[in-house]
Amino acid sequence: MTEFSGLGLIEPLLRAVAEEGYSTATPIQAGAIPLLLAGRDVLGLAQTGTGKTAAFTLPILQRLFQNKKRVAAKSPRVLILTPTRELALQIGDSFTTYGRHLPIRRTVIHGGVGQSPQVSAIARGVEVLIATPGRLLDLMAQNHVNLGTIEFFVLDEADRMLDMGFIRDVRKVVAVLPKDRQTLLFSATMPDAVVDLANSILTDAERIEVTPQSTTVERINQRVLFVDRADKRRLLADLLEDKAMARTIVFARTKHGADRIADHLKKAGITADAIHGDKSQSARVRALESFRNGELRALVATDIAARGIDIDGISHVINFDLPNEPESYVHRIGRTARAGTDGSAVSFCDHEEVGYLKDIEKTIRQPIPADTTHPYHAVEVAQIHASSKPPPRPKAPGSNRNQNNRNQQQARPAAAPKAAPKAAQQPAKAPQKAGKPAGPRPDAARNDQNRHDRRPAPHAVSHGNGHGNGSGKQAPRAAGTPGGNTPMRRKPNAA
DNA sequence: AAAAAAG
Repeated sequence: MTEFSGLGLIEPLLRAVAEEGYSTATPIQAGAIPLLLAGRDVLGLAQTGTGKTAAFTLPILQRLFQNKKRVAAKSPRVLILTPTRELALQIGDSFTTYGRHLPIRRTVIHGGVGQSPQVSAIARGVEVLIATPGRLLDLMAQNHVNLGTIEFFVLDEADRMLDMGFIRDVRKVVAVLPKDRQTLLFSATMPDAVVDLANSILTDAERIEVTPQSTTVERINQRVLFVDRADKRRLLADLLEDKAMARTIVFARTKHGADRIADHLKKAGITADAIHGDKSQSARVRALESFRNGELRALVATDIAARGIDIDGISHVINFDLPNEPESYVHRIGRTARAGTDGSAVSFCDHEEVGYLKDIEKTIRQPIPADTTHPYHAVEVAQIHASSKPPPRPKAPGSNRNQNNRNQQQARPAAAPKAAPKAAQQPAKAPQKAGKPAGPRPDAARNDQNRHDRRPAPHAVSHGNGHGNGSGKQAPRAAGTPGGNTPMRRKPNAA
C-alpha cells in the first residue's frame, strides 16, 4: 500500500485527493508520481481503470505550481492529446478536481462545438490545454495557439491514436513542441508503431507497466448467447426487463445499428439513448450525462465508448454485436466491474459472428460460457461454434432454424437467462478487502489495483530511450494481460 | 469492415 502522503505531493493536492475520498495510490500512481515530480519522461503501459489520469494530473499540477510562471496569451505550458472528445473532457474534469485548491487554469478543445469560446480561453491564457488532434491542428493553423512554450506533453491512448489514423497529426504537433520538455506516453498495447513513436518523442524514459486487465476481467461474469440475427433486438429487450440491469451499456458495431437498437428499446418502454461519432457533440454529452445520472437504463454505443469512458456502476455490458477486433472485447467489458464491484458481460453471437467469438476466446485465453437455456438460443449457431471447423460461408436462411429452436423451448418465459450464474444477474458487491479502494479513481474509476499493493511500486523497468532495444522488435508487454498486449495484429477467422 | 476526429 502506498499512501498518497508518501509520494511527495504538496498539501493542496493531498487535500483534493482526500476530499475525493482516497488515501492509497494505485500502482501506476505510486510509480509515476515520484518520477514525474523528478522531471522524468514516462512510458506508461496502462489503460483506463488503472488510475492513469490522476497519475499524471497530480504531478503536472504540482510542477506547474512549484515553478510558477505568468502564462502568456495563447501559450499553454501543458499539452495533453487524447483520441476522443469524451476522454479529453474527462481529463479536463480531473484537472478541475485535483487542481481545485491551486490557481491553475485549464481548457479542453475539441471538434463538434464552436471554436470561439475555445479561442478566447486560450487567448486569456491557460496553463493546461487538453485537446483532440483535429481541433488542435485547426487552431494551430489559425494561429490561435502557440505550442512553443510547452513544458509537459502527454500523449494518451497512443495505440488507439494510431489505430484511428492520427499518427500524422500527432507528428505535426510534436514537430512544433520545444525539444526541452517532459513527455509522457500512455498506451494499453505496444505495437511496433507505438514503440517507434515512443522512441522518437521520449527521452530517457522510465517505463511503468500495470496490468489491470486480468484482474478486472476475473470479476466480470461473462457469457455468450447464441442467437439468430433476427432475434437480437427482441432478446435485448427481454433481457432488459430484468430490473437488475439498471445501468447497461450495449455495444453495437455500427452507428446506424446503435441508433436502431436505441429506437427499438425506446419503443419497448426502456429508457435508452445512443452515442456514436455521427451524433452532435451536444447529443453525445446529453446521452452520457443522462446515462450517468440514471435517467437512462441503457446506453447504446459504438466503440467510441469502448475505451476510456468512465461511468460508475455499470451493471452489465451487452455486446449486441461482437467486435471484429478481439482487443475491443476486452475494452468493452472493462466498462463494468469497476469501482470495486462485480459486473456482467453478455455477448450475442449470431451465425456470422462465430469466427469473431473464437478469436476473442483465443485472445482472452478462455472460453466464454454459453447460456443455452434461453428461449432465443440458436442451437445451430452453438453447433457451429462447437465444431472446430471454420464458420460456414453460405448465407443460411436463418429464420427457419430459428423457428424450430424457439418451439423446442417455448415453455420458457422470455426473460433473463436462467442459466446464468446468480452473480451475473446482479452487480453484486465486490468482496472488498480493504474497505475503500485507494487512490484517485483510476481515470476516475478504481479497480482492484490494490490487489497489487504489496508491491512497493509498479514494475518499473528503466529502458532508456529504447533505441538500444536490441532488435527493436521486442514489444513491451504487460505480463498476465490476457492477450491484450500481443504485439501482433490478429485477423478474425470470419470476415 | 467500422469506428474515431476538422469542417
